[in-house]
Amino acid sequence: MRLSKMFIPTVRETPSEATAESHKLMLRAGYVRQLAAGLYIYLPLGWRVITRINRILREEMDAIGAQEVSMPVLQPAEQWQQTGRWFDIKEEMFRLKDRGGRDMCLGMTHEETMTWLASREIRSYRQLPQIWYQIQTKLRDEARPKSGILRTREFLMKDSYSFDASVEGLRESYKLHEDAYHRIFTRCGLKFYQVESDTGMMGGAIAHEFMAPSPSGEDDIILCAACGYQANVEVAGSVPPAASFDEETPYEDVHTPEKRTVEEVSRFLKEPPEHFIKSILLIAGEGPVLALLRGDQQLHEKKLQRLTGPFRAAGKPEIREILGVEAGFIGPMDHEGIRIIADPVLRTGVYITGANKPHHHRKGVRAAVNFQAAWHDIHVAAGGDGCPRCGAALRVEKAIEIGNIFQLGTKYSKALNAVFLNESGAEEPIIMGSYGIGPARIAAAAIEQNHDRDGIIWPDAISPFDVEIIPLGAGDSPEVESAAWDLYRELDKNGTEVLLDDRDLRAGVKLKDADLIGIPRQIIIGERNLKEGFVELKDRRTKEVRRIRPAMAPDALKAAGGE
RNA sequence: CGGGGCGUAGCGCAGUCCGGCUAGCGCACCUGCUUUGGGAGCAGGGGGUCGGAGGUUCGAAUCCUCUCGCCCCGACCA
Repeated sequence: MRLSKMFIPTVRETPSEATAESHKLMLRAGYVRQLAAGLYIYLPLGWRVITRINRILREEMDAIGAQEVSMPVLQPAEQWQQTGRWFDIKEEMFRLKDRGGRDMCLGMTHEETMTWLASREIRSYRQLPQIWYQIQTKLRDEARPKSGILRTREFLMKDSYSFDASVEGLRESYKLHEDAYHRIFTRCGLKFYQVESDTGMMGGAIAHEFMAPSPSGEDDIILCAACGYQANVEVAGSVPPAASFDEETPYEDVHTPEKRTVEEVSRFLKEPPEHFIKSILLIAGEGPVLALLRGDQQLHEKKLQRLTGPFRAAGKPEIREILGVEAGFIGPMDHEGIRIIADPVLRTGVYITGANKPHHHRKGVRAAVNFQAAWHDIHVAAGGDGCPRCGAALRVEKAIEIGNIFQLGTKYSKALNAVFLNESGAEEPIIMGSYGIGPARIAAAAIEQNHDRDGIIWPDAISPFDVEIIPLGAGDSPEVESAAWDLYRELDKNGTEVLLDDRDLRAGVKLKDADLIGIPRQIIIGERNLKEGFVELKDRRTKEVRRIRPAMAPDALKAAGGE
């Protein structure tokens, strides 16, 4: 491809709205343009990257026996109503009516449609298993689109769905995807982790996310180097660092005038936060719940929500009414008929907590002796905590979610009556899994993980081109120009994807642009070197330059992995 | 949805607090000459009515009201 014929609008200055590195570079290097919040146009270079990623997705999905289909983006409300998600999902779903007044929506994912198809067509266990996938546009009216291409309202997704006759079958389909995903992300040149994740409103029991570490990531993941435990903080367990206590502390009240927060009391009494019990009153659907945490820990709302259902913080008047205490001086002792959920770290130790009377805290408080509670992990895991499996110190990293896999079970098949007859002629619901990958996120994560001050450094497999030929001063030197074209034809003939910068521009501009665009290898043809029979092969990442004979270029590229 | 910030030429910005001549600067763009291995130099030139609407005023980019858009933090993220 000739650069002069290709639309690659590079810019020197970064548009001010971009903050994520990948976003800045994609704008500067002419890969994308923004149409509106969360809506992006892919320019020729950007689309080539997406196309290459999609090719890898197709190859690996086909390799596990998955079959590509294409589903409508515009969908009737009916199936969504049958699964209940029409009502569970709020503003995030784009809804509209057709001319006949029928409720429709734009697909944000395709469980409903895929399951509907299965319900119509699958009759017998003999037709199972099936894996169907598509690479299709999804639409979600995101509360806050952000970070360029990372969180958009319209995006491409590879989504596949498995249909099995048994739980064992589901596990196999899940494993196939797990392995395929590892191959896909490895081929795309990404550093990534597979972590345990929340099933969220997808339902089902087991789920994993594939996470590409990056400072622009929206998720925190918890990692144990010792045993390999890896989980999203959404679900990660941990053992907070042990604290030491004075076992002799008497059970008595201390005067703490106007000291309400753990921080205030901690400073006032000169006791570290881990010697305190934080008591938080919440109002759940079933009524008030008192949550207990160690003073240095944070309440993990999602973990608690799994126990109590949705809740909200109690207001000050409610606290007085329900507990008879002023906010800031709540303790877990002596409450009748209120559900108390405590983090297990509080099982041992001697604590300070609110005395249930104004301006007083109580010392010497022990679990089981002074209060009873149901024990559940309700704290946020943090770096430095102990691993829940092996006890070693945990690490936290920010990461971009590039893929996820869910064991759905029968949630959708039951709702949409997708059933089959088993070997003994009995009707059973199909057992499903669903599996997603965001191609744009792969591209963004690749840039986040592979760039330098000068621009993008594409991993070989997803670079828009394999090599860029940069003739310098071609306009004045027919030799340079014809050498460039000879090389171009030669490489092209081999199936190498070549970008030739045939623009009549100064050397500096071409070299800067080449670094920005980020094709992993450059062949620079200059007059002086050419007179001696050489061109330069430059590695974008290392900046290492080798003088080679033009005839050696195809082999040299192959050796460098640039095919 | 809560909090914050920003909309002035294609891009990046100054001017706004404290209204006052033809609204500036850099980059990009056009013309000419010179230059040509890391975003060239000189000279000349084109382009904006200040996000939009309404108001205050002799006078509004600047003050007031409303509104639209974009970004960031949080909530949310099926």
